[in-house]
Amino acid sequence: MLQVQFIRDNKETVLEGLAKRNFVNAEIIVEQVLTADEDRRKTQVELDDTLAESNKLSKEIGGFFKSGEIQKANLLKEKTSQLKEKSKELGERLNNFSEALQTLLYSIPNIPHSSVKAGKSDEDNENIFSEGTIPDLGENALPHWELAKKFDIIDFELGNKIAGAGFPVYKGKGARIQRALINYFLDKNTKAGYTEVQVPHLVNPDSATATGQLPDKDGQMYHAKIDDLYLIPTAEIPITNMYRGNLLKESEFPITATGYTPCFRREAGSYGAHVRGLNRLHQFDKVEIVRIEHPDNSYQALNEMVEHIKDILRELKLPYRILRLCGGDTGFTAALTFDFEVFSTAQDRWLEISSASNFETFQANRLKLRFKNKEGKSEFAHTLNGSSLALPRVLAGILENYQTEDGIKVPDVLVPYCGFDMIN
RNA sequence: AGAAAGGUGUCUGAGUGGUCGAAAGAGCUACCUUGGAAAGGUAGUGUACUGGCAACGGUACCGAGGGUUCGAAUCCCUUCCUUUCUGCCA
Repeated sequence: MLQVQFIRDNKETVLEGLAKRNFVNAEIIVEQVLTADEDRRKTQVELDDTLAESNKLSKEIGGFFKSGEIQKANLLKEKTSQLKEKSKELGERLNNFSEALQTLLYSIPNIPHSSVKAGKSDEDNENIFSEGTIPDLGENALPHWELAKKFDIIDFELGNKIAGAGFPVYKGKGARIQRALINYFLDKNTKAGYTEVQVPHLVNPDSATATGQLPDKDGQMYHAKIDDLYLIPTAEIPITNMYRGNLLKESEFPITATGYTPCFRREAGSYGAHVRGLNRLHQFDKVEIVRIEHPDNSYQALNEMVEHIKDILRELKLPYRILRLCGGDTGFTAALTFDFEVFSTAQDRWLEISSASNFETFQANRLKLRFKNKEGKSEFAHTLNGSSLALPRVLAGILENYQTEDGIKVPDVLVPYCGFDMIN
């Protein structure tokens, strides 16, 4: 959520930023924000004055009661009852203005970083880096869902029976390689300094609001209504919310954490060839990295995250590229996002396997996550996160790119974790 | 799930209707003391919104939300959480 003060002081910057995102009606909404803000402030001043007077009178009344001047006290009581009505009315108006302002602010996405290009969709994303060799698999290369069936390592029908489409069952070496990937990723992340955490897989509405999933993405999360808890679509929510409401010291930066969780996404309305097999699931596994940073250091931190993810993909020897998302494709809460995509040779397409973002103060504002700066004033911290990595498409990439006539070769770096070097 | 007790500032903890943003201690910060440190001494030390160029003010906040009252940390209601006991259970 943007700060009103920021919108007030940087209206042009905000409008330019929203234009990059193709955000419709930006000018109207920003105008509404400014009006609501002004109304709110005016009302608050009026309310504060009324309450101040009421407080003053109450003290006088107390004095009169003590000294036994009941009549004088009763006279003042009448005044205060008038003030009370007035302040009640003002309070309601203040609430209305505040809520209106809040709703408007919730509807405005983050302002993109200066390096982000304007654009409408993923077609406008910039390819900024690529690495690795695309294997020559010949004509008999199979997509991963056929490989999964051939070697009996992932059973989509079985998951269908138990839960529904998008909930696969991993079997035998399929299950084992999943566990290997999780352990490998976590080891890699902790070696890079991230503290490993295990967090709840369900979160309350406060948490989901603070990281920006609510109210924006309400329909995309599974909701356990009886207890009003949401199944997490990403570990970003519980991990980032560990720091909700904190007032940090500068010396506590940087805060870095990593965690493995399953992720649950309703993905309502998705269908077609692009969602086959592991390409899009309702439940999948992901290892996440999260950082809380000083604003001066957050872009350096984002670079470090990008380098870290590169390193993993190099070790896995998968051909990949990095995209800088354009304004229109950047998520609601992010200022700058790099997507990592692995090339699936058998499907002849790129699969997104990681996304690393800097949210600047957008989440911190909702989280009330601040630090004391050198002047002793509190300031919002910057939050960042990235997948390191999301399992299904990494697995799809491995299955497809590492297939041979004798079976699927296991990437060298995973062999110690798997205990086998071939799926056949 | 049932019963009881409780939720106060960074922490411990006092406070049962007005003078309480809140005692006291600890911690932290600065200074004094010291060759340096410890100990000791002095002072300072919540957050948010808001007015003002500033100096300096105002309002709100004692888990959260309502209510009673001229006035609530203190009384009432609802709700969440914690602890203990009972129940259930990996």
